Amino acid sequence: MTTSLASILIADDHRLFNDAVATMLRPMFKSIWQTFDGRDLLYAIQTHSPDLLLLDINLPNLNGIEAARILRRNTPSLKIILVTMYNHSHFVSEAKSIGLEGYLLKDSPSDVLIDGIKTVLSGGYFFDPKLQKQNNSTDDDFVKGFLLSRREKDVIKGLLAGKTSEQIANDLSIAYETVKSHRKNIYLKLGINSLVELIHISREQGWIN
Amino acid sequence: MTTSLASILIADDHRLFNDAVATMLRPMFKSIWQTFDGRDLLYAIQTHSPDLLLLDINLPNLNGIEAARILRRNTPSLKIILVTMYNHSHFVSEAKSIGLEGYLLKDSPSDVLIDGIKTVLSGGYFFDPKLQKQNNSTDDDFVKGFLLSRREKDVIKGLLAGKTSEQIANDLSIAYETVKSHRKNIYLKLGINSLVELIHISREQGWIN
DNA sequence: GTCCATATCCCCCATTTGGGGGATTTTTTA
DNA sequence: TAAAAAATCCCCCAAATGGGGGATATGGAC
Repeated sequence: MTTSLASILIADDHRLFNDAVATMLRPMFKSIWQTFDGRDLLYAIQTHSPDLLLLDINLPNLNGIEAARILRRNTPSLKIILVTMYNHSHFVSEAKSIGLEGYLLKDSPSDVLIDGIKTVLSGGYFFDPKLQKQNNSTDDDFVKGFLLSRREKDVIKGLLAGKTSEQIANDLSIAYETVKSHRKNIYLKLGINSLVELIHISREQGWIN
Repeated sequence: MTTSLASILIADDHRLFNDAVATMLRPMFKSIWQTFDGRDLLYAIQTHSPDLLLLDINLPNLNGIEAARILRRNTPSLKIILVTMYNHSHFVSEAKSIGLEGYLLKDSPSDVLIDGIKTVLSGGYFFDPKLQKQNNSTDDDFVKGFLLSRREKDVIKGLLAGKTSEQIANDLSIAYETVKSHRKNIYLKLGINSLVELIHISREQGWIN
């Protein structure tokens, strides 16, 4: 496909960023659409059937990674580039394991974005040149350590909201001891031993804003 | 001044955002310059003497707020709009107390940015319509509440580093009970009652990255 | 010279955390 | 289908937190 005939959907909740990128790309491609929310994203994909999706990780209502997983299942022909400020091997690995076509850092210049889009539209893969180099062994450990389960994420969410284990137990309608178990497993997986560290990691990971 | 004859400097370390906004604004103004670093910013202002600065808070090497303070002293004619993702009354108050011309949220649409720029260039002030409404009394309380003493800041620093009250006591060579006192006073002043809240506030305040 | 904030220290006590053992059932995946 | 992972719950215990009540000394503000 001639890349200039391609259509692109931008999913990013920072409107200003979204608008600015849209304005920048518009002269170069057939159509540019925008969405600002994880749930809307899925509808927008159905409605517009874009060739390529620029997907942020921090999306309200539905996380970018989760969204990518769903889209990869439902719309395998759609090409997806994650666009995020997080240069973190965990996200990169996730992107690769889901089979996404690209991963781009928000602190790269716009030509890198445009290169990436063109590469992906031509059937290639594009992973940001700035991404951390890493050896596979430590990477595996790292990824393994960060494979948090759904419930563990629920618990983290509660903890980050300042809730105690007991409050979280109530919220999730499970026993206090269960929350403690999840909590122990989370700390084990992340290699930490206090709530402060969890919060720091969470912010680095972009799990919270 | 006719706004289309104005020159603008964009200071934001997210290159992609910076580039995209630059591309978007370029057709509308005389010159658009870009900088990606807090220290470079000060030189760029000298070199280009822009009419207006779009300033992010999260800048490497020199915090946006600090930069604004310096620039307001050295280059009072320069108009400054803070552009940030943080909708936090503390930052807004800071912006107002420094006497900045505007405060804009990154999740506002691009027309809001353009409106804001035009308003400020015409001599006005522009504070994002989405900013939290707050009455002055609570705002005063808020600011007053943030008058933390030297020792309280020391304790916060330790807490944010993941230390326990006891470790902090050792570090500062004071009694454990003293640290607890400071801690109680900090929580009282900030109107919080848990470490998680302290960390959240601290990050919003930019006390930590 | 009095007041107030700061900094230091003390006691008490309930709640919460963090870490060590488990066990069982359900779900996912290879 | 068999193995692995996830989700549920239980016990114990030391350490730390959060909140309540103090006291005393110092130094600046008014």
